[in-house]
Amino acid sequence: MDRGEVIEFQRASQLLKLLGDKTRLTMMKLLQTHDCCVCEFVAIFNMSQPAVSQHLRKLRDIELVKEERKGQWIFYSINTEHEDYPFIQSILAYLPEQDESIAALETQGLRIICE
Amino acid sequence: MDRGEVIEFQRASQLLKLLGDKTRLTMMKLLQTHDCCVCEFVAIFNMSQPAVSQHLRKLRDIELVKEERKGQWIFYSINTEHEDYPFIQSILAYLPEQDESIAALETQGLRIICE
DNA sequence: TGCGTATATAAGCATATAATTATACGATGT
DNA sequence: ACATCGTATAATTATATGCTTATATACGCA
Repeated sequence: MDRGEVIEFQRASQLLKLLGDKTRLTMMKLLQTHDCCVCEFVAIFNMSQPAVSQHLRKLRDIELVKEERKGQWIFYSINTEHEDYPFIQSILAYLPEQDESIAALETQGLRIICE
Repeated sequence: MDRGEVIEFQRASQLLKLLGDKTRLTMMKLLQTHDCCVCEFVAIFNMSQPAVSQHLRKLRDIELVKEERKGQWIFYSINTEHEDYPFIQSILAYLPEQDESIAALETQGLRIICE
């Protein structure tokens, strides 16, 4: 591990604690392949909108994700510029793909596409 | 990522939550290079013995570490046979070495050696 | 302007977590 | 057998976390 890629324990444990929640971990894996808006997460996790927003806020607070408004929706995406993104990426690499979640959204007509 | 190395979200978030504590994360990194007994951890973390024992119990409960009694001491070591050890290892690889902690123990005459 | 939709935030509550203190247990040495 | 050392466990407490409900804000459209 090169010196520049080393993460201090304080920082690493903070990141791991955030990822140590099934909902947030799944969000991150999903975002790695698909930008999503809040209402999509609500459908995917079958969870209340405020609960989803609060998870996203935590990820946003440490800048693991970015938000971008597109019309009435706010889309979230992974912040690949994040200093610790390589670390995050190496963790997410161990998780199964979540394409079925997105496919299910499309089947139900809940997928939001903004162009 | 090969199919056999994939970890389910439930399991992964459980592991990450455990590592999402600075003390336990440091313990794991230390154990990767040096087996340690409880009293060494107490000295390193300047933390009460029961607090240390309770962190170790959590790591032991999911079998990330093994314990072995040697005389009056109980030594802990990483369970490299653990199904998810490659995952754990890839996380620990990002953390700085902790040799100074062990060196400090030796300086203070607190390092326990059992042969 | 007013209404509906999407999202964020605040407050309250239940549960989880991590520490402390007190106590129990097991091994060693006298 | 007893005292001491190292460690584990139990009970308690303080704080953190994640959810719910209620409310506020921002946008799009008639």
